[in-house]
Amino acid sequence: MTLEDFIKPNSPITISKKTVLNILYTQNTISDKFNELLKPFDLSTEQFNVLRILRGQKGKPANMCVIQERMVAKTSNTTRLVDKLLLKDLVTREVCPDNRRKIEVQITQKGLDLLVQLDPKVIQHEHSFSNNLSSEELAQLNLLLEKFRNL
Amino acid sequence: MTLEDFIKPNSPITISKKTVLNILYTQNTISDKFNELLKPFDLSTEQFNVLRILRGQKGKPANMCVIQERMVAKTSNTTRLVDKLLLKDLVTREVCPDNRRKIEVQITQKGLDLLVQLDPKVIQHEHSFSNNLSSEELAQLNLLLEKFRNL
DNA sequence: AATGTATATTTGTACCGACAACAATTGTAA
DNA sequence: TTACAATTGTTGTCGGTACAAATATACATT
Repeated sequence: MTLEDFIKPNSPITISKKTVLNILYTQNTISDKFNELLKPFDLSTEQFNVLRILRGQKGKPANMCVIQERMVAKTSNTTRLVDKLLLKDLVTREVCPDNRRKIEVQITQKGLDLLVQLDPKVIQHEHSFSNNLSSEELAQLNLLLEKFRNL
Repeated sequence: MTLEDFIKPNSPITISKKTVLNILYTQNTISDKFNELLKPFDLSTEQFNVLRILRGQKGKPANMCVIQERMVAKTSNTTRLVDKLLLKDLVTREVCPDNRRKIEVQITQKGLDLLVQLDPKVIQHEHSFSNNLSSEELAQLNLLLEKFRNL
């Protein structure tokens, strides 16, 4: 199923609309493939993101709000995401002794091991798309996307 | 919050990863703005998509599976989407007399009126992004995205 | 007619995202 | 010290996505 299938053949589509649809559709393709990649590991994309944020802390625990800030999608319920990870023993959760409002979340060895398994697959996922373009084209694509967002 | 905030300053990010993140982030920006646009009208993006598909039928009713096919995101439960639209009197739903397995969904006048109100806002939304680029750049962006997806 | 198979849709469950209300803790200032 | 405000996190609700199982109808074959 290609983008053209969503564009009615006889309706005069503007280049603006086409571009928006193209970006939406490309993101869709990326996400679908990524979900497939994660499926055997019983992880959702967001759970994976949390794990990677925690690994990035290099041993230092992360509060809930730190995790929230680092997520690409603004998610209000980090609590429930961490809940799921806790059930799988991929993270630990403890009340911060200095400030009992805060919660300290840390990745476990099991979580780290899981990420090590996933690392090469994630890289491969990214490369599978980028391989189609030269590095000049990739640079150009990034530039155009940033301009599109009015950065 | 820009893309660069999600990329750790000291970690050597590959151009592949950056491009994927850039597309994800751009789609996010587009969707956020679009949801804002729809919010005063009490419509979700998916509900809006269904309405537009139905309008595209030009009076001809659409079955559930026709609606499903036309949605960008593969959604398994058109039923519940149509349920929501029905509650707002934006569509009608009837069993197809020729084939009683099928359901005929049609947009109501109220639904059409709502879309008429939204049309200029949707166009404005698309233009707000495209205005930042020349038509050559837009064409190039589309080309690169299609190449990225390996079309 | 009875059976099996394909088609079309619905329903249940689990998860995620947005939003709002709530609760606990801490900080501050009269 | 007490009262109030700010911070941090949890919970409830709703809309949506993904997947699988269930249901209903139509069609084909015997």
